[in-house]
Amino acid sequence: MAEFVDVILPVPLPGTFTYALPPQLQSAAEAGCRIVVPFGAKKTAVGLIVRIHDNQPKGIKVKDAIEVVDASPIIFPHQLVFWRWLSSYYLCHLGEVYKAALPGPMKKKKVHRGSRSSQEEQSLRLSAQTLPLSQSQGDEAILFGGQDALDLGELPSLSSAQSSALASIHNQWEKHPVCLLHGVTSSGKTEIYIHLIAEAIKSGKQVLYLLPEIVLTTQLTDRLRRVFGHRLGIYHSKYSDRQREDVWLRQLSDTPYDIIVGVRSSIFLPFDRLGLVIVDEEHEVTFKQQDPAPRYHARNAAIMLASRAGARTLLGTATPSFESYFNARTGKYGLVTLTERYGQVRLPEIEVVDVSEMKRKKLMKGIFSPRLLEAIREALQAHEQVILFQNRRGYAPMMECDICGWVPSCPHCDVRLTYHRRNRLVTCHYCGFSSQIPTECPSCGNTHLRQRGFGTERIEAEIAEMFPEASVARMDLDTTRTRTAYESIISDFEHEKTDILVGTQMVTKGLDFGRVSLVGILDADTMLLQPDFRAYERAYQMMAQVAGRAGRRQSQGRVILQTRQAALPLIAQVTEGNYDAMYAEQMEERRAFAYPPFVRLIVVYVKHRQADIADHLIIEATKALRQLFGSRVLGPDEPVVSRVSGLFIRKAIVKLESKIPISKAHLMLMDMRTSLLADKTFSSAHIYFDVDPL
DNA sequence: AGCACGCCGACT
DNA sequence: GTCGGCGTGCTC
Repeated sequence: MAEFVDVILPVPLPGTFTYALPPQLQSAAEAGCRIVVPFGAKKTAVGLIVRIHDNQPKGIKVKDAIEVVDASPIIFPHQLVFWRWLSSYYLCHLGEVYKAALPGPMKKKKVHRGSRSSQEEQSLRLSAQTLPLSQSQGDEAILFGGQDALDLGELPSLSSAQSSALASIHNQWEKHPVCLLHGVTSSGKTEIYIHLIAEAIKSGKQVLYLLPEIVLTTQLTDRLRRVFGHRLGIYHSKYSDRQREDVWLRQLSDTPYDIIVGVRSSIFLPFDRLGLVIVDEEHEVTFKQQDPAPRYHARNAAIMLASRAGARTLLGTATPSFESYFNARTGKYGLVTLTERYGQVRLPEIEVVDVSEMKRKKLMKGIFSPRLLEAIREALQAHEQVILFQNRRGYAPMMECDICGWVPSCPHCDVRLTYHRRNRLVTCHYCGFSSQIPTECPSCGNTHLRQRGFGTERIEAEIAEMFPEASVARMDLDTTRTRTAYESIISDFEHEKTDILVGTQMVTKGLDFGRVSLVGILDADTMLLQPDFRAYERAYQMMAQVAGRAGRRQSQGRVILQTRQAALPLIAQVTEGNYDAMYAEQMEERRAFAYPPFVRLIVVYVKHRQADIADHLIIEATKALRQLFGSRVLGPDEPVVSRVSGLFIRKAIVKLESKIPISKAHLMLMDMRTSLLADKTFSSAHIYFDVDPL
């Protein structure tokens, strides 16, 4: 009967692939098991069986499958339904979801798992049970006996504000499966999460605790381990493939982890009794996968995952995304607010320094105002720590010829090269191209090239020079390539080996340090000048988050905010910590110009090696879109960076009213792509979609 | 996306 | 004479 299998393969092609099942594989093949199949001229691939049937496919010559890899399925049936939803919502192929979902090694052929003898099956099952002890300290569990039958550590005690927030969350969950916890920085959201996790575990449920990569630190996991011990699994993108595979297999064993703390991709892990999803720092843009498809939003996908499992979701943040806040305010989500900092610590005092005035008076020392330098000096004298935030890595964002104005730019991308002093290179932050610093201007021969602007590397160097007695460290993409480098920067700062920490956005995320009395925001303007309808929302988030690092635990902290636009309402909203005012003002603009959350956006991207073909294609694509969506289409347009890695990029935007059924629109878009790519002129072009872009 | 096939330039 | 450039087309 069962002669054929439909298989998902890790390729960006529509649909599944059908193979014939040779008789010796028929008993072993099961939906959810991996299977080795021939693919292309002489390659084999590891695919995933999604269906077993006896319908002879017509018009295709079917090949024989080679080998069934697993003794039992490696994903639950409901996950496949989730994959299908994800691929249709985010307009990508199932194979791309498969690629994103499984840890690397699970997509490679493994001969030793191939044999299907009963002995093998036994050892496979055994190893799935014992493996993960390497990750959780196995003996730790013994320490936590007594508090009832569950071996949980002691739960943190809650302040009355936290207790009432906890009660409100339960209350909101009666009516809404999703609840937003809007709690100011340092209000103690983590303690509330711990109580909710413990409750879920006590009722026999599993918990998925999602965090952006840079917030998932040992600081947090140590704290959770003290309570949840061996029940806690960690799924981090900087862990090895092998460790992630171990977590996956453990979830399939008889003793899966009850809580997974993980990054974006942990939404793909197998859960069979999910009861609670927590998305901490829900506003974080890193929850949206940008480049390879699937371009999914892990927060939104997790909400879908939870709702299919009948689980509750809690979104936590000090600065909600407009999407979530809008949903909470309009009654789609529950809303719980925490306005009080834990231990009654006061919110930091934010002082605005008008940089244009200082410039006029010639008082600026490079990027530093006298006020900021004085505050740093005071903090150092009091043996307190300082965080300096500048959202640009490298030494100088550009170099320039003093005489003719020539600027080094990337040969492959439409951007200027950033000067990195440490390795004496100019580097492209888009494609990674780098080259030696030109000793003279190739255009006029001038030997003096000026460094313009300030990146974190330059700030670190200048601060170290001005405060030779202080120890200065830097945290950005360049200094945190490995997990150990990242963790040692944090631990040095935590143990006060570092006095001043200079960094990009990375320093704005949930770090909890006790002795930071001063935060400097060196240049608010670069954030405000972004040509993006979300620029102010983001600028507010970043500034509020980094400001929140000041004055935790002990005392009121201080923030110095340097800007040329001191009179801008947004600056006052930041200094007052008035999120609602910022939201109200920005929402008026969103409504007036029809931007999210009032509409949904889908960006249609086109890429080609030749500019003229990219232009031609986007014009054709926009025409086709107008036929489908009429005046809801904006474009054609060039993105801010219109060439990356040698490919020219063009785009068009579709704005859909929230009430339009999105699945129908999605089918129309996929068809449009197929028919455009069928045209020979465009066959080597790429067309792809970004649904709900950030 | 890979990867093979296939048809035109600078090397032994 | 051949190595290899990447344009084109296919993957059950």
